[in-house]
Amino acid sequence: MVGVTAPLAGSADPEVRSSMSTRVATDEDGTSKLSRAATIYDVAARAKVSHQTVSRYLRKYPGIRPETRERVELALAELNYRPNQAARTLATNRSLRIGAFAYEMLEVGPSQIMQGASRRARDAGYMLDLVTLFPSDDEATQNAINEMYQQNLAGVIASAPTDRVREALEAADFGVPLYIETEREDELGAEHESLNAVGTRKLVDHLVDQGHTTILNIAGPPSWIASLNRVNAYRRAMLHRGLEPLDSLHTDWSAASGYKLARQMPLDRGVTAIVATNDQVALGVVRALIERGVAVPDDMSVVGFDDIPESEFFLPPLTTVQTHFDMQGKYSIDMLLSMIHNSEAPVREDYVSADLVLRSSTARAPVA
Amino acid sequence: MVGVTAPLAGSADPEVRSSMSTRVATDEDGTSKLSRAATIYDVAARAKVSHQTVSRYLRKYPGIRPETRERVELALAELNYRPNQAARTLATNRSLRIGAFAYEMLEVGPSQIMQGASRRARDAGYMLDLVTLFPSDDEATQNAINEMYQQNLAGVIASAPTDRVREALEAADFGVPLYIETEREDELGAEHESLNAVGTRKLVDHLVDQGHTTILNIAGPPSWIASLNRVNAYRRAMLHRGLEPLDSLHTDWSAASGYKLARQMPLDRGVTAIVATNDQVALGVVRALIERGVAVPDDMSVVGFDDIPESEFFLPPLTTVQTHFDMQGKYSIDMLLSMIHNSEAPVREDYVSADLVLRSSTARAPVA
DNA sequence: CTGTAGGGAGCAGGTGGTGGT
DNA sequence: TACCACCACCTGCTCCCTACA
Repeated sequence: MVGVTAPLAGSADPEVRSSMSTRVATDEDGTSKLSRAATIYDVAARAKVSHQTVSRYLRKYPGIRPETRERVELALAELNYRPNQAARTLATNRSLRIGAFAYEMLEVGPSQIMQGASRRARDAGYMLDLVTLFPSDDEATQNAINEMYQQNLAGVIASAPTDRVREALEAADFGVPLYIETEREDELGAEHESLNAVGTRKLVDHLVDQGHTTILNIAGPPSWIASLNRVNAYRRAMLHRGLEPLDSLHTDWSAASGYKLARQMPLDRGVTAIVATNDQVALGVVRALIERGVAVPDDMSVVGFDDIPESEFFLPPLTTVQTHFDMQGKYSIDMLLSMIHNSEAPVREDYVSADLVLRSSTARAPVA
Repeated sequence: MVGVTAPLAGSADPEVRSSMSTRVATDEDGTSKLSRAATIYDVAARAKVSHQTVSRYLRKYPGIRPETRERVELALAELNYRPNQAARTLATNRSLRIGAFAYEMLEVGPSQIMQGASRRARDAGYMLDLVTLFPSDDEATQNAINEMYQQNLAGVIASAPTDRVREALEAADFGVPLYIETEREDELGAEHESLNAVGTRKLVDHLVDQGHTTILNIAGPPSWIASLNRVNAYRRAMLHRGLEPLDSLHTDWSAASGYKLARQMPLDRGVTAIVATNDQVALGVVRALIERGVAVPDDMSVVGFDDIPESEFFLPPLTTVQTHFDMQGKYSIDMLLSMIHNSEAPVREDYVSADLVLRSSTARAPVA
């Protein structure tokens, strides 16, 4: 949306480009080195105390005499002391950084999840070390796992879009807690429904309540766990209502693929409603239907999934299910933190839900 | 879009949740520690060489006898040695991590930029340390700057959406190269136009060519540099064509704000075309216009900015300008790397452009 | 003996010099 | 003259142990 951009090369004020000029030395190999900052020894010397006392102050030990404390504080401020995290990590074998695997997509979901994760991590005093990948790039995944391993992280979160990625992550052994965000239905207790399942069931129920009986599912990529969950939930929901599920058609999550598919799809099977795997696909499908002279929702009802901010303003406004991407990210971090601190796992229901959002892309089934 | 989610709390297989059980020790304070991995000394002992030789091997020195080299390689593999980056950073005062400031938004642009940056950074052997913030949260910005400072980074990239953020960043002194992605027009040479300006000019020219003379600009937030650039470019482009620019109206970049504004705006000023600050706002505006009985594009032409993947499937498909968010991120990284290595700055034109994408939301001006 | 402070080892690894084969 | 081992010390910080009042 924004297009915040940069000064054109060459026209940039060097002081704006960087602070290299003043504080960054450069090697003969042309690689800049980190600046030489004040250490606790410098601070100690200035405050006329031992480095120990400075360290104690920094780690908030009590037992420092007020006058000593003041001298330390003054020296700290005068030297603009900033602790060196690398040294701290080396000495304590502990760190405040969390690794995160994310997947490159044009859709907003994954990045919203990461925003939520990043925020929650920051609130808990951690930074996120981010690696973005294509799920299909096995080699890059392996390399990234390897690099993460070396980074002295407190833990790692990852979303596993496909079983392949998931297996690679599980086999990885980061040596630290790892939380994989995925939703394998075979791992959920029988009493629990996945979020995808809950949402999909609500959508199908809504359509059936509106009198639809022949409902088509336009799914995401078959290799994606989230997509398969939605497909399975569609089938179960149909059967539960005594209706025959149709074979799902597959897209790549994009509006373009939904459009392309719906342009070609046969229309003579009596389908009166479509459950699209997400809002983008629904958008493409609606566009294709309208081009083919099928009115939405009069001739065909269409529902999406996710409730992206734009869905409310589509024509017609899209009936969908609201997921809370940022809360999913926050949940991942809280889950990981509970592992790191060996405390009780947070309850997922407190974070996420799948609420039906009724808008105008659905209507009662047309009388045949 | 995806909704990749997690097993419900309590029903998760502990082995899936983490690998803590086998490899992570736990303190009495409940904080897990990093695992104790093999060091170069362990490797050296096993290979019956000195730690020196192992170190040389790892840093790819030549001059190691093939048989020695083999012994080292074997020991490395047997012990599953992974270098400790914290120790390496401490010893060399060098690191392979880049800090990145990003801003939390529902729109896709910023996260696309970060994806591009993350990918390019990885290709160059760097990791991204991500911090996401709200631009308006000054305190969080200061805290984040402070934390970044301690992280032994090779450099920092940031987008400065507002002058306020920009000033905070510039004053920060990270001690390492800093590249701020912004586009202050007063810093561009007179011969250079900003990307926002180029795109906006193309849009205005297109509309004027279609016979429109009274063109309204619906802008983003006035504090955002990118938004102001687009406003200024609109004014210049209008004047350049001998037309009177109207006062710009402001949104928050969202479809909802565009909708709300366009629902209330007076329609009696002879406006026949609207330049919206991005595609989302354009979507909201179109929806509001149609609700008010104004046909798009017959009564009113509307253009967006950014060409998000959905725009092609809006009704009507949106005429807009294509920006390349991922390339902007890549450019930021390349720019930063050129600073880190003291090499020549990349040329921005090789990365980004603003190409007009003609679709159906614009038409010739209606005859009055 | 309690409160306060300092000395020194060690975290993993990099780098220099020297000397031996 | 290659190759490599050994010794010593450096990075910044934590932490155990000790010493002094």
